[in-house]
Amino acid sequence: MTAPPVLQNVKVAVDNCIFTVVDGRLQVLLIRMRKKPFEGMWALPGGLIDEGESLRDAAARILKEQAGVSGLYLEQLYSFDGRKRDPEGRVVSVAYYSLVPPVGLALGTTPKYEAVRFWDCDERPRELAYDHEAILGYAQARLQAKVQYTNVMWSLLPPRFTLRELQTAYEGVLNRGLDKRNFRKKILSLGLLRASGKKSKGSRHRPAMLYQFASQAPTAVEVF
Amino acid sequence: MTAPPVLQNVKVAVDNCIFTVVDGRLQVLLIRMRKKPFEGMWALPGGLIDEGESLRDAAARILKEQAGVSGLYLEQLYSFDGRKRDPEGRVVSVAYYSLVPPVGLALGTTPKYEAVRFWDCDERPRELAYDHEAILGYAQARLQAKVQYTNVMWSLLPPRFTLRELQTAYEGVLNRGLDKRNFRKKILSLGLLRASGKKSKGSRHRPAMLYQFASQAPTAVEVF
DNA sequence: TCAAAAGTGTTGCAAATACACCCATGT
DNA sequence: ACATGGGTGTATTTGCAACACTTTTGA
Repeated sequence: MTAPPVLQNVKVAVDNCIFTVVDGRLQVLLIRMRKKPFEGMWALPGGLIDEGESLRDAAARILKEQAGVSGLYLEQLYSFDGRKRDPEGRVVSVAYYSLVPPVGLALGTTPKYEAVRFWDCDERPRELAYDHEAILGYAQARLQAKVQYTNVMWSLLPPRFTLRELQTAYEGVLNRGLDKRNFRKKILSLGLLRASGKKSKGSRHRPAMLYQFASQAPTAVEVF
Repeated sequence: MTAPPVLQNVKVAVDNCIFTVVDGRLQVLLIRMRKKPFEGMWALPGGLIDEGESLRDAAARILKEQAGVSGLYLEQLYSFDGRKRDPEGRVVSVAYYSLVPPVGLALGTTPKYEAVRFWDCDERPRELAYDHEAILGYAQARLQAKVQYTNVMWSLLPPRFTLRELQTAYEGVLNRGLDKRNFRKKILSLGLLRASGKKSKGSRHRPAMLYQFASQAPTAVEVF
């Protein structure tokens, strides 16, 4: 707060870890870069913030552009300044993560990137561009912690789902198995779910009750 | 990651919430501003990052300048971009918080600020400069959460202390009373404390055992 | 009738809570 | 002797973890 230099020569970027869960496997959206320094490498979608755009707006824009959805769960993660991608000046990267359900997505087909797809977090390319390895690791740790004391898991699921699907999603994020009966007891005791009709299509076994969330608002509850 | 504009006109600042605990009251270091837009108002110490200085380095520098200590607990909190203090360009502020023991401090006497002092968090000025109200609230919430599942409380205390002092510090941060016997049981069962001699000076009652931490390294443990 | 997942309760253990009295010291 | 905080143990409650069988449907 002393007299600031007129030119600080710093740029601010936002990177977004977009997660979903398919069949109990945690997936993250990666893009394949076209431009020179990291050509052909996979990376998190991101970019410099626009003039007059807030950090959160920038993260939401990236989410919209790449996954075709908006209004979903979006949380700031951490700010990293390790990367020196730009020879003339440093870049501070503010990382966000988003949670989207595995349906209703329209993956961005912008010419900006060579490819866009979800990767299973356990099978993704080992090396990512910039410091995105670190960012993604951080995001996974945060998500893992967060599903255990909030209801953010809601955001990873479609509007209606079976208890088994919900449990499988938890198992995928937490990377460990859960006891079926204890899980049901716990989840139902929270009183955040509402039942509806039954499911039949495409199962050659007993149909399961479909549930939906009573409220979409983020709530801090001890799930585990 | 499209062709970036050459000039983004963004500045990056770091603000630091420096906490300590005195007599079981959580205190935060505030400075009184000399410069025009917020002249006379109290604020968190902070400033633009220097050329070639990492975010963390900047936070450590502020801590050193204002409290005269280094090497203590320092953690990044959140990045805020609400403030429009600079007419020609926005400022992204990366907030940190630091924990320091209530002794051995040398409050910064730089001519930069009109005054520097610790304020009891419950009695500090209601209005702070910029969006520092929000930052400080966020920091207090994070600290409160963090003392419950890590050993960061260590950083708020002098090298040697009584169990009562430790308990009082927890009570100050958590803003609630704790049962003496349960507290001692719990803390001692973690095996992170080591005893030493006794304390006598300045007490007209039975002296208490002085303890010290077996390790300074941050550890994730369930304290409460 | 078989395969495949849905659904459902009880028990044991560990951790958290609530709670009251004697002890050592300085004045 | 008294005032002040230091120090200690037990009983109860609560939440978590382990565990197996019957039910419903489609093929």
